Amino acid sequence: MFLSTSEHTADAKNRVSVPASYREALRDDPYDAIYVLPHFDGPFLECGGEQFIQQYRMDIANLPRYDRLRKDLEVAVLGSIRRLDFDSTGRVTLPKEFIAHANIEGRCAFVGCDAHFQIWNAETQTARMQAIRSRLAERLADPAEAERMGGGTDLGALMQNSESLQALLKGEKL
Amino acid sequence: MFLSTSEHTADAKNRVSVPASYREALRDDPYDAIYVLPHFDGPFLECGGEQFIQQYRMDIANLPRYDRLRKDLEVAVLGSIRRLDFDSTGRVTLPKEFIAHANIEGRCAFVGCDAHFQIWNAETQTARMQAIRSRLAERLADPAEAERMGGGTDLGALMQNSESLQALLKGEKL
DNA sequence: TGGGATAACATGGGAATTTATGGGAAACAA
DNA sequence: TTGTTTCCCATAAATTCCCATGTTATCCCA
Repeated sequence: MFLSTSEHTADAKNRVSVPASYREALRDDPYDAIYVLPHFDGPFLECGGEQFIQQYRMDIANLPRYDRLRKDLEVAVLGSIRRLDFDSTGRVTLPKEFIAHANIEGRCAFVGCDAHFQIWNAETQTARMQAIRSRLAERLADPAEAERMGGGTDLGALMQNSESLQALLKGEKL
Repeated sequence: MFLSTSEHTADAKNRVSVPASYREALRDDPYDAIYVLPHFDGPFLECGGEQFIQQYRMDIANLPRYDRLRKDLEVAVLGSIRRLDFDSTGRVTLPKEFIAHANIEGRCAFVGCDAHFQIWNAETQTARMQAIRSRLAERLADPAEAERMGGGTDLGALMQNSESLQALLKGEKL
């Protein structure tokens, strides 16, 4: 699980340290690497580990084989994603095209989003975070939106399928 | 698994370097080679390794023996595919007909699509990628299309409660 | 609860290796 | 021969590896 936001600097060789807590989350992956997609939805990179890439592969594989959307996705997603291997100190080297796509010069922000994380130009991200947070405050003031998030699913229901949560209930330290 | 797009040059002898990461993906194949099909769907070459050719063979073999589609596919697919062996530096020599079919003169682009990859004229591919990415951004802004891809299946949620799924993913070298 | 010791982390720079690509010689076919 | 194809070697650029260093966070003990 990728959580929290942190800033790092890309050096002259376009290397950036991936936050240690993110690397920890990737510890059991088959490759010591991250998969990175210059997202077509904006100037940022969408990244993650094995789970991230498999999710995309499966979503695409589940579409009919000669479907237009599928073909587009194969090219735009799989054709754009790259696997970036960690060096011995936990850095990855960002390809020039990725740097260009996300407007990264120097500082960049890592934003955790559970199963994936994003990399943004640091200033852009700061502004964006502000905007999102206030937009959200407004939205949740609307009862309909508030119900969409919260939606009746409570912890108890989740726990039925989660061993770790059940252990928590029983008082075990995790 | 073939991922990402990269450009290479075909030299005077029609040799092109296959991206190192693709060669890595083919490492366990019985031949040090790729299978290449001048695709009937456009000016590009569809390529892959053992998995790629076997998929086509099976699709065709599964059709009724005297089926017209089957006979057509046998000719158009199996009759057109060639196996191109790597030289000692990881290049293949493209036959003239393939060069002509895909309009390759000099630069060409390799586009990874998971189990196969495509080779395009570099400029054609650049334009095409642009078009696909913006088309996709628009399409996915439509909730109905977004749902087709993603469709409610959340691998991450599944995996948290399924040891067997996790084991499956970790054991699978892709 | 300080505050020093220790470990972990982020980052810089140079060396070594890999990759992409060009060109020539040897083998082969027409 | 003449034109192709295959193999081998050379080189430049890009990438990866390795070590060094300052900084931050964590631990431990008085």
